[in-house]
Amino acid sequence: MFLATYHAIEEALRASAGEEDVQLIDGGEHADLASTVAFRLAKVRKKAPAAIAQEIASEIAGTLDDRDVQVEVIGPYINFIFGRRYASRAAEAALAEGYGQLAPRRTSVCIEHTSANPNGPLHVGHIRNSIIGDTLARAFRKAGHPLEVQYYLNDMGRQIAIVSWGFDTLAVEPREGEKGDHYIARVYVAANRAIGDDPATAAEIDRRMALIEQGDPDTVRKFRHVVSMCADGIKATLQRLNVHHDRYIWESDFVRNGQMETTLDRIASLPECIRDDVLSLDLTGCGFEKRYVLRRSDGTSVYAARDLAYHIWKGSNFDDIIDVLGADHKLIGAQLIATLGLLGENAPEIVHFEFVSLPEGSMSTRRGTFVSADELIDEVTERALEEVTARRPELDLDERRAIARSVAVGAIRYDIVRVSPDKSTVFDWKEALNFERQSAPYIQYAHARACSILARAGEFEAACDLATENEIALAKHIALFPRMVAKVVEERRPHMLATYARELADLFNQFYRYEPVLKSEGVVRDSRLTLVKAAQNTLHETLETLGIDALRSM
RNA sequence: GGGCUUGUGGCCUAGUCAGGAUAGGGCGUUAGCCUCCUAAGCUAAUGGUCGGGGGUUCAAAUCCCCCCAAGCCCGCCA
Repeated sequence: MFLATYHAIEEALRASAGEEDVQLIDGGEHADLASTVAFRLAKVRKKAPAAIAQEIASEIAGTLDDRDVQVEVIGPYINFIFGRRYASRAAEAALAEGYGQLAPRRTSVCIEHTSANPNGPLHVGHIRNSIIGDTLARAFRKAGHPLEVQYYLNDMGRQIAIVSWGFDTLAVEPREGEKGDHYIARVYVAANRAIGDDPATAAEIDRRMALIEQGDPDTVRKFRHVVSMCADGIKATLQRLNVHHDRYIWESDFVRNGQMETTLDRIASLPECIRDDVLSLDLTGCGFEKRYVLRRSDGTSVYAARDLAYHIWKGSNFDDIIDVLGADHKLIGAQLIATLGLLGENAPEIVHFEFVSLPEGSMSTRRGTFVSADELIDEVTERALEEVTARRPELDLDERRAIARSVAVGAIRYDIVRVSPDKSTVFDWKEALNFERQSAPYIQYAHARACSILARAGEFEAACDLATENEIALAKHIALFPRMVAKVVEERRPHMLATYARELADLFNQFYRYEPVLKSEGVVRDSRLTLVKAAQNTLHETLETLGIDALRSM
């Protein structure tokens, strides 16, 4: 609805102004859309912008009547105001199941996100990755792309060698009911402490790394054991957060299947390759000072070598590759892209997000200074349960728990996704536990209210003739949802969806406050019920895309 | 030292890439609104040198240059 109207306006302006770029901007409080093309034409036509705006407006005004678009001029601005018919039709269009789903697209996409090392549980920094990645994935599905979401499991790094050493030599016992990932973190922290500066232990770690690379069966078994234990815990946490991966890719597979070796052979034949005691690339031509080392002097490979093989594999299976990575990976990400470019391979597009820290400083699994995702979910759920119990004491405990879970996960996801990825943040318990406005529960609540109205309404005629300002403003915003989905995908910025959801809830609440639905009569009642249904459906689809449960009652 | 990112009322944040009309929200504080579809709500008040300085432009939070501050990176770790 919006897009078709947008394009019609664009075409009309192009024809009249004779410019390709007709300077369409958001009209703010003045209009639904506005054009500032008159400024641009002032020099060419040697006339005042306001006069030009007037000319263009009178020329195109009639052509947009069938779309219910009114053209007005304020000074040099050409304003386009959508009318009642537009709004009414937009509301009707939003009744369809799966509203916002765009037409199927051919470009297949692979999104890799989270991929945290299996040496401890996910913490509040990691889940920023998970939530950005998962929301992006949901948006890509909504936008019609064939998609696979992957978790790249680093199962043969130094950290895992340290964990396996600690597991074998330190008597760290699992606690009663302790999840594997939390247990592994304690082993990892203890192992790091035990190793200290001892060169003998460091040598033992190196030995394990050489053995895992050679595929020594006993070492493989040991590594697999600790990695699986940790990964199972991570998977459970992701599930709690409504985060879904289609596949887990084990890093060591690229060593076992020979693809890493093939990749290193190809790199060895590049003119940028330097072979002395190590295998490395001189990327100064791409603007990187330091050498990009791929194989150590002891013959073992570094992470980057396996990562290159992984990306080449992804590139041969998908059209677009998107990696969600922390800002600390910016340099190596750029080096990876440059190297894939030298090899003539499909390079990923990397969505970076800045760090999450604690008020007392940065988080570290090694030091054990982090707030785990599980701990966060537990706390927020408990707080949510108190809230639900206070508001809905009549519900039985299971029902209240179910609502609390959805509220808690929603609150966490929304709190994280609403902030632009390139802003570093400080984790704040007070903020995390607040369920008012600019939070998921606020949006979930708007949805639940809409559901409640519809449940009480019973059958009604499908009519839609919107009239009041509140009705029209809400319907117009509903009309923007498909465009939002397209934008989030194009710009890879999921936080825009969070802003949209909040605005939609704001408009619904205003409508709810001022326009009685069930108490109105005749076509007004039917129209308002249709609008409530459209709003409910759009809120539902928006929440779904954000990975937040659209509760029917709360 | 070099590179990347960020800086918007007391606090958090949208808008910056694709310049346009009075810089949107929220938290907090203050004052109101439940015999009326769920008050996780609504209304109003309060609060801004858009880090600082220059420049480009009819027009700058937005583009360019310089400076300041914070975070991150610069390993034969991942």
